[in-house]
Parts: sequence; structure tokens; C-alpha cells
Amino acid sequence: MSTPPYHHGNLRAAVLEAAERLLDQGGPSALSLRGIAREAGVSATAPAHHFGDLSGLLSDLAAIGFQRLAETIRRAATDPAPRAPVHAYVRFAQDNPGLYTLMFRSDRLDYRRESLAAASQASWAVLLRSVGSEARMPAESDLATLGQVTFRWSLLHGFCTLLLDGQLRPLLANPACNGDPHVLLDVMVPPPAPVRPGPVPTQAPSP
Amino acid sequence: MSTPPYHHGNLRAAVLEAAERLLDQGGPSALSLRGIAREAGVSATAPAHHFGDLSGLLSDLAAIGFQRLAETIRRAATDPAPRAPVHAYVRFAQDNPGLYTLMFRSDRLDYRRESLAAASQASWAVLLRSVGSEARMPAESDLATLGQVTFRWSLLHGFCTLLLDGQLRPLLANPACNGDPHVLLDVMVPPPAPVRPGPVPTQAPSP
DNA sequence: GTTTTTATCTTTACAATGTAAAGATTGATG
DNA sequence: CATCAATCTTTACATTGTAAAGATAAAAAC
Repeated sequence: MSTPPYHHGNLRAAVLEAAERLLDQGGPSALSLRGIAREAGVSATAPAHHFGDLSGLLSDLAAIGFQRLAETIRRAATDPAPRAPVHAYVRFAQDNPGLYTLMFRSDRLDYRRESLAAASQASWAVLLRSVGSEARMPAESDLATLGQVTFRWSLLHGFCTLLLDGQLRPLLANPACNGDPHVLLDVMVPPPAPVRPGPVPTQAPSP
Repeated sequence: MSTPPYHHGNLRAAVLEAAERLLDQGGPSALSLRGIAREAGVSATAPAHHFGDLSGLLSDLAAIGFQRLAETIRRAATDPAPRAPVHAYVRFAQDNPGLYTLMFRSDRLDYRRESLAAASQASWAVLLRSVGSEARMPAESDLATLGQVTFRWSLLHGFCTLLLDGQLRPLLANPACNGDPHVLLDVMVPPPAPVRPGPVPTQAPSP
């Protein structure tokens, strides 16, 4: 058997893959710099050269998560079913519980990182477009649009967070749910969900 | 100056207070078993005898948080303003960011703990009552009630999580918000919010 | 083609953490 | 008073993040 070469070649990608593997197995708490290096088959301090420190590595991983989530929503938006994006969002969280949790654990991330800031901002564009806004940044929108965006994201993110945290288990134990979160999701999400602009039925009037 | 007595007296309460002090200062990531012991002025392994391990200590602290949150909602429910509980919930998260974050970080908590399980279950009762249900457990409710509960909690929890995580900063930077999350909250929360049962306007019909 | 530089990876080292085990102290119990 | 049990301390060990210095090899310079 040949010893591995001193220079890995593309350790950066290998480390991110190793990290995601551990993330899928043991959740965010299983992500240690040394553990990831071990999984990737390199020395304990090798990743530091590529990512700076642990929060740098996790931030790049979270950035990948935001990119994938945005892509998932973008793709689901082409589905004729009006609530396809909603279910796609939740399914993303279900399919990638560790990654989704990591993405919103700001104490382990560094939002000054270029990669994470860009990916996060790109998610905003997708979100704004989903409520019919042409703006690319929330700062350029009017209050009603902000309300819609906040409403949508809060509802979905809250649901996913509670779900992954196990807080919805008592609800899902109810026979009417049959253990399926999407049943709960269907009775929770307000029905019309206009994709294109127009009057906002579930919105409060301006004070 | 007299040396402190070998037996503290009520170290349990002192440790919890020390923990909350550190939590308020540095967030959940500042909570280490040794650091808490240091803050309480005892040896590093003293808390272990009262709480077992770190997750035990944090679980008891989170349980206190759930009790306080439930009490906050209960008190706000007597306010004539229909949306008082909503604002009270968000204000609780704003006033206790570390505690609120800890309460929903399941990877550091142990829900098999009596204290935490009881406090969490008590929160359910309050939540169910807020939508007019008489049930004390979600398992006893019908699907429509579950939908309402899930809707309310997801929306509020999602908003608070995003807020504390800093994800709403781009929105709050919008001049219309004036940096106040409650402005955003007001345009987000659906208006009628019936406290007592009746037809549910923002709810989807059964499929 | 040889030398120098630079990026990449390893080894070593150190402080901090969680927790297990054993010992010290003290209030309670008989 | 003697014994016990609860409480707290000391000691010890494996693990972590990360800084510093050394080894290796690819790339660049000549």
C-alpha cells in the first residue's frame, strides 16, 4: 500500500465533504476541527491553513447550505402547485437537518466571511422574488413587502426549527397527523399564498 | 476576611444564578461547567454533584426559562390589547436572548430530565389555551387546533430566532422599520388573531 | 536545469474543557 | 459521642482549538 502524498491536492473540498459527512451522522455538535481532519485523513491542523479556524470552516459549509437552499426554492418555484416552495423548504430541512441547523447557529459562524455573506444575501433575493418584489435587497423594499417576507420566512423557519428541535413531537403524536410534518404544514400555512404581487389578504393594514 | 465555608449551603441555586449571569453576558457559548463553577466561587467539579453533567445544568436552566416564558404569556393574556401576548413573547426573547436561544438548542439539553420535560409541557398548556382549546396536551386536540397552535408558535418562534440570530438585520435597516423589530412584527402578524374559538380566517380548509 | 520561493501539510506544544475517581470536610443520624 | 451520608475539593486524564516551528513538494525565477 502506498502512503498518501504529502500534498493532498484539493484538501479544501475534501475537508468540506468530510465535515458534511460528520454533520449528517452526528449533527452540528459532532463538528470539531480535529474530528473533521481525522475524517479527511490529514493532520489535525491541516484544515486551519485553508479555513483559518473552526468558525471559518463552518461558515463556508453553511454558505454551501444557503446556496443549496436557494437553488431548491428556485427550482420549486417552477412547480405549478402554489405551495410547492413551502414543502420544498421543509423537505430541505428534513433531508439536511444538520446543515439546516448549522446555517442558523450564528455563534459558530462568521458572517464577515465573504462566502457566507454572499450566499446569505443571495437567499434574500430569492425570498424577495417569492413575494413578487423586484428588489434584490430588503433595504430597498416598502414596509408591506417586508411584512410579507418576514411573515413567510418566520413561519417556515419557525416550523422547521421546532420540527428539527423535536418540539413538534407532541403534535405529531396526534393520530390526525399520522406522524407526517407535512400534514401539519398543510393545515398551518395560509391558503392563497399569492406568488405574484397584488392585495395581501392576510396582512394587517398600515397603522 | 473569613474563608468561605466548606459547605456552601444552597449551591444549587447559586450555580443557576451564576450560569444565567454568564449567559446574559456571553450567550450560550459562554456556558462552560468550569466557568460557571468559577463564577459561583466553587471548585470546578462542585456543580456536577447537583446537576450530573453540563447538559443537566443547562436543562434545569432552560426549564426555568420555559417557566418564565409561560408566566409572561399568561400575564400578557390579561391585557385587553389583542396582540399583547405576541409582543410579550418577542419582548421576552429580546430581554433574554441567551436564555431564549438556550431553550431551543436541543443538542445541549436533556429532555429526559424531569424539570425540563415538565416545564416544556406546561408551555403547551398555555399555548393551547391561547387558541381557545381546553386540552392540556396536543395529543388530545383536533387537527384544526393543532394547525392554529403550530401556526402561532412557528410564526413567533421563527421571528424571534431570526431576530436573535441577526438574520433580520437587513430588514431592520430599512428606514420604514426604524430599527424596531416590533414594527416588523406588527405588519407581519395577521390582524384578527381571535383569542377565543370560532371560525379561523387564516386557516386552510380541510382537503 | 538548477536554485529559490511559496504554498501546503506535519509535528510539537499549550491552555482550556468535561468528567471520572479519590480524598477532605461537615452537618445529620444513631 | 460515634457513624454515616451529603457536600465540596483535589487530582488526573482524554479531548479540543490553535499557535509556532519544521518538513515537503510544487511553482517560479534565473
